Amino acid sequence: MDLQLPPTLRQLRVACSQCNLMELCLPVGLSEEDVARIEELIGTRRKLKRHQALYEVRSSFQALYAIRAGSFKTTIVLEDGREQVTGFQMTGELLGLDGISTGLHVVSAIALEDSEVCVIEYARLEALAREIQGLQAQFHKVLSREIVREQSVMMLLGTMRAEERLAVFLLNLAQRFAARGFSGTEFRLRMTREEIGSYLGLKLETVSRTLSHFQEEGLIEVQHKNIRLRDRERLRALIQAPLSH
Amino acid sequence: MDLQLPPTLRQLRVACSQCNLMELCLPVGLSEEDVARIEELIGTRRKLKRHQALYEVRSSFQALYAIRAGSFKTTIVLEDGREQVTGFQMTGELLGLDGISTGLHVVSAIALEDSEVCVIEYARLEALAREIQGLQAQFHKVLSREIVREQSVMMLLGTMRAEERLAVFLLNLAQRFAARGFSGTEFRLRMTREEIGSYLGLKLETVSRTLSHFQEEGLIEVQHKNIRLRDRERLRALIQAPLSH
DNA sequence: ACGATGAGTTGACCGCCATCAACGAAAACG
DNA sequence: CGTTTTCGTTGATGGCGGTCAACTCATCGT
Repeated sequence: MDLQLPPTLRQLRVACSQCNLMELCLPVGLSEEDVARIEELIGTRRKLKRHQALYEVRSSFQALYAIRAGSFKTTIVLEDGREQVTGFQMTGELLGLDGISTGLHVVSAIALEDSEVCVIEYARLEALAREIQGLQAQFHKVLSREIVREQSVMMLLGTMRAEERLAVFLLNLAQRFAARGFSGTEFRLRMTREEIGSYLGLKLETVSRTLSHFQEEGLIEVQHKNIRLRDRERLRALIQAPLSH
Repeated sequence: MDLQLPPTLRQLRVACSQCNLMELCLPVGLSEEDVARIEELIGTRRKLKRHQALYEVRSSFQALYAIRAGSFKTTIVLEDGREQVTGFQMTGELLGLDGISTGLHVVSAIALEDSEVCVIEYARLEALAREIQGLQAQFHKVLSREIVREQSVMMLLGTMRAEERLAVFLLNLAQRFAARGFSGTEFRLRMTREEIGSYLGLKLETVSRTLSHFQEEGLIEVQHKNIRLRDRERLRALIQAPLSH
């Protein structure tokens, strides 16, 4: 998500009615007229309760979903039952991009808390993107950004140690909370240790131990799902030079 | 890449001049007229020698590249120098999608052998995609497919053991060679053990050992960079039930 | 052709994280 | 409100793959 929003963009966000559709509705260079047209895109809204699936693997792809409130995880499963969390999404982020490729979803999207999404019918989006250049450009950027995000996760999973993975994870969450106007220092984890571990390629015990370790080192405070970052700089430094103990 | 090409598509491929632009030039439902227009897209061609960079990290993004001949790796680097291979690309696949997001490339693309690419100026592609619905749809699918591919790599890195990772890697390569009309049973690795290891989150020694292990088990034959698959089924089975030894 | 250099193999040892297990605490349920 | 279940923490132990090292074998350049 873009952090530094020029003033003009803030206006656009307001113009885009009540919807926090940051990623799709905030392209630079859209006229007010275009913004109005984009509102046509938003079809129904959908509310989900905690643990409810927005869509399941193998279900047919019809729409993208912009998260209006709440948060989600996406998970992929192997035939033998092994499951992996491939991402955590929060307000303003898009879900469903995985389905464009084949017309079937390859991941499931599960609400981590009671949430609400805007349904964006994909056929309409494609049609409108053909007419509004700025929308097309922005949509491509969103797709590419997801590719880039996943590449950095590959890097994390391929080369980093447990401590580094957790540090990256916490700093990333903090940044995203801050970008949404929440505290980037104190926040509540929406997911369990097991889900964090699954995302980071670690076991839940390792996640728990590493968080405790961070606390002992004075880097963070942990109280169940509540996290407080106490020393961002050392946390950041840790990514390049793991703690020697 | 799509394997089952309906007859009409074979014609299109021929129509798309000499170019093997499978992913972009083979959308279903393009009229002959549209195909002709797509040819406008192809600007210059570029030849690269082994080890030469098609583009580097942080270089400005201007174009996508369709591989006409040869193969590439894409790599990402951390500040501390750690490097990871994020993908191997071969004939007919697209390079450069990572740059759309920010206008700067976040990976480097390096030729694994002497290679040739078609340069597709991105601005032109976007313009043409606005006019030709089939091209737009196909382009979105290519982007989404890359997202899906990376998700399966995340799964591999997050949950699989060394043996399983290698098995997945070999079977995937075999499938892609086969899809290009080459043997899916006997092929030559274009990359080193170190590059394979980097991609799979393993050290080169582990790659080497595991390949030797496969050979002892009669699953494959290895002679330096030449691989021969001897028992695909057991190789595939191994992914769900690692060898007990 | 021939050294020089990079690539690959194999062995010995070790460390990080998984595994197994027990306990404690919070939250969800009726 | 109390009970059950899920979630989280911590300890003990072990194994997979990393690390260090030595050696062999291609490949490439001059």
